[in-house]
Amino acid sequence: MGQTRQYRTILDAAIEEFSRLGYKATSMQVIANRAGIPKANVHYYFKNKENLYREVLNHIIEVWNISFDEIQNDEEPAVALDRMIRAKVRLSYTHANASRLFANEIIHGAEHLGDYLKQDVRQWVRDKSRIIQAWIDAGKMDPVDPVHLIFLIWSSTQHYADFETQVLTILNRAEYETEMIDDIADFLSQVILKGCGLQAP
Amino acid sequence: MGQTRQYRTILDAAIEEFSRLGYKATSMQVIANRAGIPKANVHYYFKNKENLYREVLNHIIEVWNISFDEIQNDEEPAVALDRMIRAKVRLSYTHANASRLFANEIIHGAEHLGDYLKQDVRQWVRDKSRIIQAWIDAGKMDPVDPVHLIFLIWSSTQHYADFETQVLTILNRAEYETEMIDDIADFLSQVILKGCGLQAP
DNA sequence: CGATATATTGACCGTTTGGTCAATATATCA
DNA sequence: TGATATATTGACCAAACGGTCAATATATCG
Repeated sequence: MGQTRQYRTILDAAIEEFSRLGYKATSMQVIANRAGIPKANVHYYFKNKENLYREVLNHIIEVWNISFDEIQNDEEPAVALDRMIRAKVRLSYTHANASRLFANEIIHGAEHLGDYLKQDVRQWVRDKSRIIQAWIDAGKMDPVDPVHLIFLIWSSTQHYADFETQVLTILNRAEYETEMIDDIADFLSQVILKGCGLQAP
Repeated sequence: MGQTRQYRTILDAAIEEFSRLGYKATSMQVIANRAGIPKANVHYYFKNKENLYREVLNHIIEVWNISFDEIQNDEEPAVALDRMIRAKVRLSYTHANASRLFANEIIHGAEHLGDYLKQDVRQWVRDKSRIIQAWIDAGKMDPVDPVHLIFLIWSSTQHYADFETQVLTILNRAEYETEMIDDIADFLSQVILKGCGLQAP
């Protein structure tokens, strides 16, 4: 019963719909419609809405974590941070739905994320903070708070996915183009690295 | 019938509730409950949900605009940007609800904001961009894209309001303290200004 | 083939949704 | 006071909600 074709069809439809309006405002009916099957058939694969949403979150977290182990201890900070920023900009572009779904979940208090924030994310931030602090202690970059630096990279990159509507409206564009994505990555890498006393690699 | 005491009670309750879950997931009943009146009484002051939400948005936009005309042409960029960043950090702290409500609205496609983005916000960004570009042309700061710089300031400051749950979880705090807010403002001002080739004022 | 397991489906249930309305309470003012 | 305007309220409606279930269709395999 686990990973059949239909199972994935429903999961994809659910990701699409949940990322639009969040958990509560999304109905099982519109998910079923998008999947092209009757609502009762959705309940054959996922016993209820809560369950489906949780599996959607787990699936996204897996994808997220794969694209996440970016910086290592023995690297030059400028190289590592530049790569981290560019990877995150690209992720916000290729997985904008997932980014918005997460944003939605966290804005609404992250009630469905359970221990993920408290355990996994907090540990990830601690690990990366330690690396950044080591760079600072070695005099390789300015003494900035590593946690706030991570928040800065997260927020500035995610912004282009989560607030896509606002960004495109202000830029007077219909949609993102790869050229713009490169410009964004260049800009953020340039300003943030220099802001930490680093030279672009 | 316009600006009575009850009218404000309902409006405040609506701001509180809409900022939690967004437009669609918020029911008239919970707004009425928070206001401490029967649901039918809400419809006496606001003819329907859409109308109430729009008035909430308008009210927030007014407050927003008041705290928004920050930078002028004849100022030093370091002074002006520093003040702009600090004002925005403070606004995200004192008006976190409004910030989240806006974030919600924009993530969901800004369907209720109508021409506000296309007219007011776009014009505001254009005005400020022109000022920043003038600073660049005068050799007072690095040649960075002014629009992306505005996005960077917006995203990094709003992050602490919109993603409050995540930030507090990772920092292992129960709530923000004024000391933390100052630290955040110091950090962002330091990194962003230096990233643009400016010295802290 | 027939039998058994797996999927699919329309009809249905109780609850909640946004919204209405007539009845009632309260304020206003001659 | 009494009459008129303004507020408040419980009861109610059709539609949409999450979820269930028996009936049916489709695979699977001896």
